[in-house]
Amino acid sequence: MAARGRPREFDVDEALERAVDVFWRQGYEGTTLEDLTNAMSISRPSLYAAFGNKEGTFRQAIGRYARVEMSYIDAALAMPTARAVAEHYLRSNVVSITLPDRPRGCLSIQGGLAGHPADQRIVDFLNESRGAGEARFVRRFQQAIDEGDLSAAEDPAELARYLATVTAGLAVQASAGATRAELARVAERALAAFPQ
Amino acid sequence: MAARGRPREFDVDEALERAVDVFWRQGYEGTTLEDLTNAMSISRPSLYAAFGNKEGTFRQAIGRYARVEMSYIDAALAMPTARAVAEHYLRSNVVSITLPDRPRGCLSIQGGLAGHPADQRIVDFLNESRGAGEARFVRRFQQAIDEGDLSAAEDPAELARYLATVTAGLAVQASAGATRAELARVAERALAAFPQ
DNA sequence: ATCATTATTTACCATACATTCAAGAGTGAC
DNA sequence: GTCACTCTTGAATGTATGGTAAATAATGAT
Repeated sequence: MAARGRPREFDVDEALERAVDVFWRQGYEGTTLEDLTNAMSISRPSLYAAFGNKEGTFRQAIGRYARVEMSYIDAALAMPTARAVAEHYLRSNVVSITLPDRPRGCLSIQGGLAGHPADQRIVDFLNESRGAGEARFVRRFQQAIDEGDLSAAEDPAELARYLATVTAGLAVQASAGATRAELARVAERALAAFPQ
Repeated sequence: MAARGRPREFDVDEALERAVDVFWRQGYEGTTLEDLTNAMSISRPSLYAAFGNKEGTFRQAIGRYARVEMSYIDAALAMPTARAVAEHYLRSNVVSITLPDRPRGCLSIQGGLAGHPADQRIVDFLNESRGAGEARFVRRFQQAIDEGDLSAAEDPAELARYLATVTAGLAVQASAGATRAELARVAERALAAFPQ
């Protein structure tokens, strides 16, 4: 609690926000320490003291991204029906990956789908992060079945995987330049294959 | 035509096949010259003489990948109806991205969705390549409308974008470890939202 | 005031990277 | 057999990379 020693001159969370931006635009392997320290306006030793190393900075950036940029997932999961969950998820995903003043697409996908064997832990970490997100939808759809809101003939895991597949595809399209309006139409079509 | 000078000791196309494999697994930025020359069993100067440089090797690898690994697209486009085109495309895509003895996913996606500014040309190149593939489907669906096979109320560009979105998402899922059976079910669900 | 503690600054380090040079070796033309 | 030509081998080049050491500066505790 007591703040001993010289106080930090920068705000850790604000610096992390800059890191998110760089990793989002350039991916893990495409980002150098110099890119990071320039964007964060801190020195290399400050970065190492605050975040450990490049990998630590990335992991914390992913954490902030999930907390801030993907908070719409919490709202989606709180919807009263499985159908409403899916609608809210896809529609807010489209908005999130096409925000005017931010990088296009999704950090957890452009962060690194593949990489050098030395960076395999990063790829694994991103895969696990996305898997954890998908698992939340599995549980939510199981709950919907338990509540009688969703037919017991449906497979919660398949529905969650379907939505995760669509959002991943939407992120790829967004990063390649597809517009919000175009992706919104794709999302509505994808919803046509979702129960009810 | 005349083969003057010392003959090349390796087969260019076979070497390119090895390069495809490495780029597929590791992406453009995650692949070093050493990774390439090891996999291709040639020396650095041999690679430069045959392919120009790392970027040239990648572009030619993408060319080979499109020609060999994505030939099922030609077959899909040759199907007699728009519906059959979509079915063939998604189903063979699932097979292609989950082949047992090959990297999982799709080279044109894991090759590099994002990257260092110095590698932006690679990212652009991949985006354009995927866009060119998508454009073939736009033309095919327009043809289907012209032939009366597909309702004129449908937008060929939207249908093509929908399929491209799904295949991109499937590739992400495959690279993260989803099984062929799981992805086949996702593909069938996605087809439920395609006309007819 | 002194000290322990933590940040910052500046410079450095070892390695890895893409690319190329220089010398030698295998081929066809004459 | 010599020459022009092209490939291979092995080494080197310059730079960029992630990470760190040492010295200095700012705070709280005593």
